[in-house]
Amino acid sequence: MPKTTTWDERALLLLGVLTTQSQHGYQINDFIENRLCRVADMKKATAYAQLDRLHAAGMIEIEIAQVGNRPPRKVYSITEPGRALFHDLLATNLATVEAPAFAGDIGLMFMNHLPRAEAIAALRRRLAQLDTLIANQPMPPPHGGKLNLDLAVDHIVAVRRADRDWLATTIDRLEAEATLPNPHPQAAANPLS
Amino acid sequence: MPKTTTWDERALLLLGVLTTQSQHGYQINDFIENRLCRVADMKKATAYAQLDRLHAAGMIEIEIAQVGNRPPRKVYSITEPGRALFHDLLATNLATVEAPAFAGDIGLMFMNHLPRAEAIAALRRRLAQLDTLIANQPMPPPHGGKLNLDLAVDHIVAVRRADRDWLATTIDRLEAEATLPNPHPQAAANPLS
DNA sequence: TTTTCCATGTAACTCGTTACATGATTTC
DNA sequence: GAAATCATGTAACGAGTTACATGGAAAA
Repeated sequence: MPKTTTWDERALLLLGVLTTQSQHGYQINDFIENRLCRVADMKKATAYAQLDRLHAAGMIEIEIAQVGNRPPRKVYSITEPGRALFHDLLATNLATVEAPAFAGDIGLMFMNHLPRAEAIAALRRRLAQLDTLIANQPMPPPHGGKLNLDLAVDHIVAVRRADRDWLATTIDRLEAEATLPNPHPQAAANPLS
Repeated sequence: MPKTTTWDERALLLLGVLTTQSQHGYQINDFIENRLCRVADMKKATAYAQLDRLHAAGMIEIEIAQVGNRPPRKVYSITEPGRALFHDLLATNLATVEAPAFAGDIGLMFMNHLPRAEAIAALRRRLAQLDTLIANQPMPPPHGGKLNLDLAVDHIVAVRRADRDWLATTIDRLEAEATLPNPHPQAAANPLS
């Protein structure tokens, strides 16, 4: 055993795609970019690298297929160990809560460094974006086989909607506070300790 | 113009911390790890690298301070251009919707590849975790200065709660389906595929 | 005929993390 | 005296993205 690779959601994604059907690289990337783009995001080069790793670990097999004069295809198939790994990764993924990404919350922490009106205006733009995203959320094309895209999309929509509601409520609250005489006691210069 | 660096939330985070008060590296990392850990996550080495980049770009100044025989401190202060950058990054961050991380949704897509009971059991474990996280969500220690940690934490809690509710509802629905005669057409063993 | 699609990949770049290295001071 | 804390950083590693390179086939 030369190396112990730690598998993550990308491995789960690829194994899942290959569990449904053996495919070659272009097909896999196409599928992820077009069908799964709302749930998963993986670039071509990343997929190739992951596929290599999975192959090196014996989780998938590669078979060369030539069609006419076209460039040869590498058809990837999941192996028996690969199915076992997929099963484990899937069960773990379902049972695990992901750590929340901080991206959007950093700004909230420092919101008081902006004039109230400006901050609220910015948050309004965020709200508008969220509304747009929620409004034209096209249900993805019909899913084939056992793929349950709807569930994932439904989850994303639910969370986004909660995000939206929180934002709307918060903006209202901030605006109400803005009209009060002394919104924040610590507005005066106050070194942090 | 030698290079155009693209600033992200990490730059925003560090500039925000330094806007509040000039600090040296250890203080900054300590602050992020202890006070902001629930909202932001940045490792020591990453912070040092970012601070170097910000310094190279003239966004922060470095001043050496010696205290007794201790190792010299590098005290970082935000500059005028740094404040301008902070302002822009902050406004943009507040006005922008972050792309959702896919981590937890990959599994949902492939859920049907697991026996229903097993999948539901896994989701129950996720639910239990979420409940725990929501239950002992200690309000962070009193925030000093203009830092508005509460708002960010409140947001995280709101989203988590929505996540939890969605999960609970979904589990119920899946269980209801499981007791029906023919929950999914392709559930039966199919010799052809 | 030119563009787009099919189909493969790789090199360079950047970034974040882990683990290590160093040494003084304070606390138990 | 030992352990934790203060305070600095760097080297190695792994991983993801961008951009590039190649060429046949189908479509406009």
